Amino acid sequence: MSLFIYNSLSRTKEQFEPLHPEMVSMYVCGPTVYGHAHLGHAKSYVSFDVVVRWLRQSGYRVKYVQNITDVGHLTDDADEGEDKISKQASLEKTDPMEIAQFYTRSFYEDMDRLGVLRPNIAPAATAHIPEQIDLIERLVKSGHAYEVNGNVYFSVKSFDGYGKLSGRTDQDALQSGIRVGIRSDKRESSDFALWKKADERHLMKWNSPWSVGYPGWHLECSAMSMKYLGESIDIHGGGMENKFPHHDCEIAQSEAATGKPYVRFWMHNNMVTINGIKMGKSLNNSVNLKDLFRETDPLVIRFFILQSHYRSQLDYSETAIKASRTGLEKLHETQRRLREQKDGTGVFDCEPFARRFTEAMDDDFNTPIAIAVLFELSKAINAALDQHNGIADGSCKEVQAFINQAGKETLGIFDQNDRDKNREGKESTRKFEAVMELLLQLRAEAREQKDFALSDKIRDLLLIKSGIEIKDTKEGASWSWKSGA
RNA sequence: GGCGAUGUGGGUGAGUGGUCUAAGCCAAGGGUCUGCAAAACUCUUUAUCACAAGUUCGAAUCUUGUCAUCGCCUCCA
Repeated sequence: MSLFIYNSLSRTKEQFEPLHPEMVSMYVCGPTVYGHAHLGHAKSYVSFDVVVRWLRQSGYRVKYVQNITDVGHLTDDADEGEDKISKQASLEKTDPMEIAQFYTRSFYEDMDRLGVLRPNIAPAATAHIPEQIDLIERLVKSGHAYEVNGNVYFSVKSFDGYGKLSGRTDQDALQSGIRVGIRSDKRESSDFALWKKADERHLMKWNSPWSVGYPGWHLECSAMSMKYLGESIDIHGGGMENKFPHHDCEIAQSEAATGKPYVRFWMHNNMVTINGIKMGKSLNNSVNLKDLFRETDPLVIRFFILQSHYRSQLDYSETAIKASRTGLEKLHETQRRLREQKDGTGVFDCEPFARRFTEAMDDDFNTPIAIAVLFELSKAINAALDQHNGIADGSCKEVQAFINQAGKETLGIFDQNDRDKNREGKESTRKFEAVMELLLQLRAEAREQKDFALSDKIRDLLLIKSGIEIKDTKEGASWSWKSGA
């Protein structure tokens, strides 16, 4: 059994082997923290979360680094434009650090709710200015970068193979399409900034050998990736839109500095669209996660994301979310039945399902197939439970173990109940369950006396007023939250 | 204009040479179960895979062309 990953660099699926046995180094481009996270962030980080989880379950130790960009990305690259974080700071009448901290916390809140595991290391760009300066110095010394008026640029011509990731290798053709900034000090218009001199109004700036300024926008990932993971890493992930120029620039500056391959496997996840059009902050059509969570269980969002492949576009609509919610409930229902089932004698073999699940995950993290396997498993379990002889305890434990591993540990779509209980506190949950049990008992008595008016009243009012659904099964009545609430 | 990708049933979404008379989910309809529901199970309905040509014994799957859509080429997950 071996894992295959689609490598954006070679544009093929390649068998994955880490550089160092048992130990995977992985870096994923983190968010620029100047606003709340949206559905696009969710897709990206949920996807890579599953990658990390699966690698770990495959027996690897994964060192997962995901940066926080709290400086440097400008609204424009023609030596103009504003730092977006500074811009937001002036909008909110505060300083950049507060903006960065505020939205960093907001980001993690949202990711936690989506069940995204925290990275092992989450370095902030502003905390690694010396490392970035060091990297620039290496590039200047080796002749790959040059300084003009306090600005330092990377010379694209000095690096063979620039643009190999995106396929944009013909720089002359490229340049004809680029607006050449009149005030730019660049030798070639496709050269990119490593260090920029700050003007007086600029809020975030640091001393450097060249000027008081700030680092260019591709530099932090290279510097921090090298610091924490080494000069060659196994996996680098990010959004499709970052292939060019961001990742091509990263490759150029890193490999020019070290002479070693920077990244072995490049992974790019696709975009979220709304009505077929990309969701983006700058397009003002992004779906804010905090807003979304008000109406939709974060786990439904996670499930919705994983129902399509990470390299496919995901089109958002309320109908699609609703369909996902119904589907996920179905899986949760089976899980519940399994938990509550009385001992039977039937044997259930979940090995074929487990094998197919693993095959799907090993094939470039094919979560839609993996989920389809869970649905088929669910159907088979339900059918078995409907039989008179049920499922024997031993078999049941095995199935539960698999479901726990696949649904909870790998995909992270099965732990909602536990999380809710933790959040509410054990004491109140226990009391609530006792009350529900009493209600069910009263209703059972009413039914025994054929007082259906009363029993239906209990059932209907619970559903309408509290979103609690009662179901009469062979094993007696049970209740569950009707989600959507 | 350049680079990259996609086009599969009512919706969604897998499938990259034969097991595809195309998975799974949602939606629709019939049945079993039930006091009635719900849930579950079961059956059924809607696809020859954008279009055209080609390669092959054989293609949704490879090649070429056409059309359409999307992303990148300014920050963006």
